[in-house]
Amino acid sequence: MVKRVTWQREAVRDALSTSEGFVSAQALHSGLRESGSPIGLATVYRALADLAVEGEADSLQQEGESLYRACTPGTHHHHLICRNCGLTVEIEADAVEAWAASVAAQHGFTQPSHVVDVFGLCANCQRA
Amino acid sequence: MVKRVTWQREAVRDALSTSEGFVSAQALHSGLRESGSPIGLATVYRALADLAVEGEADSLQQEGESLYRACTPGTHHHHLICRNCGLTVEIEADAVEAWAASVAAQHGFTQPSHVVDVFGLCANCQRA
DNA sequence: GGTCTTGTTGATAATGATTATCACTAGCAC
DNA sequence: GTGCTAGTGATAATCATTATCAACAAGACC
Repeated sequence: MVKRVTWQREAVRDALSTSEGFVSAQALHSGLRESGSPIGLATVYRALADLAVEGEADSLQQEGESLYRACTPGTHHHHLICRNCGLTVEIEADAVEAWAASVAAQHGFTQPSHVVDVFGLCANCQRA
Repeated sequence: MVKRVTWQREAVRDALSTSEGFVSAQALHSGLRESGSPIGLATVYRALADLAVEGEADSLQQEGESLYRACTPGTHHHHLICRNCGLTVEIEADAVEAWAASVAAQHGFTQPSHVVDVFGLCANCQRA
């Protein structure tokens, strides 16, 4: 199973990296459609899932749907997300990593992983 | 809109507090049904949503479904969850609270909230 | 360029969790 | 006990996501 390069995957990757914050697959698809691309919905879902697996995109669950965002590959980081406009800032948190690992160990848990996201209202949205 | 006390809500609350870890609404419903209760699925969903709002239950999203768990009301805490059996330990993390608040402030975000969950394999599941 | 192999696409159907509907039931204040 | 109305539950509706599968096209090879 050799991966092929298709314009569809590139289009999804581009659309993702153009977006300011987290976007849903549906939103990304209609955005692409509006800008003239005839890409299919199923393909957008597949491309996003692939990007997430390959570490080129981060994802999170909100209100029963998955949101995606381009991320800087190879680095472990978390997010500070505006709950109004979706604006997202990548944050690093070595202290939190260490804390999570030690808490897991204290209770006899191995293979620790964690979900850490911070939400708030960004400066722009506060004015509105 | 005055709330009423019904045996259905009590049944859901009891079933929740009996459970070791996080459970889905569906699982809780079939559990109740198996133990002889004629409770309806919609009611279980409503009861769980209410408990979550009232702070008597915590919830998290996993693989596209909402999981619930009874929690000690009035205290802010996070969870250490076995990814195999669902066993859950409540953990407090003042350091993480402070960190989240300060990170938000540094980037001009207000009204910070956060999602922090640690997953791992519990001692029992490691042996299996 | 032509051709072949097979990964990829996309319209659509299927799935599965959750929510809305609405007639009926049952708390609870009086 | 009566009346008012919140709560219930069978079921239909919704909505995001995944599976299906025939048609398509990327890349390797000549």
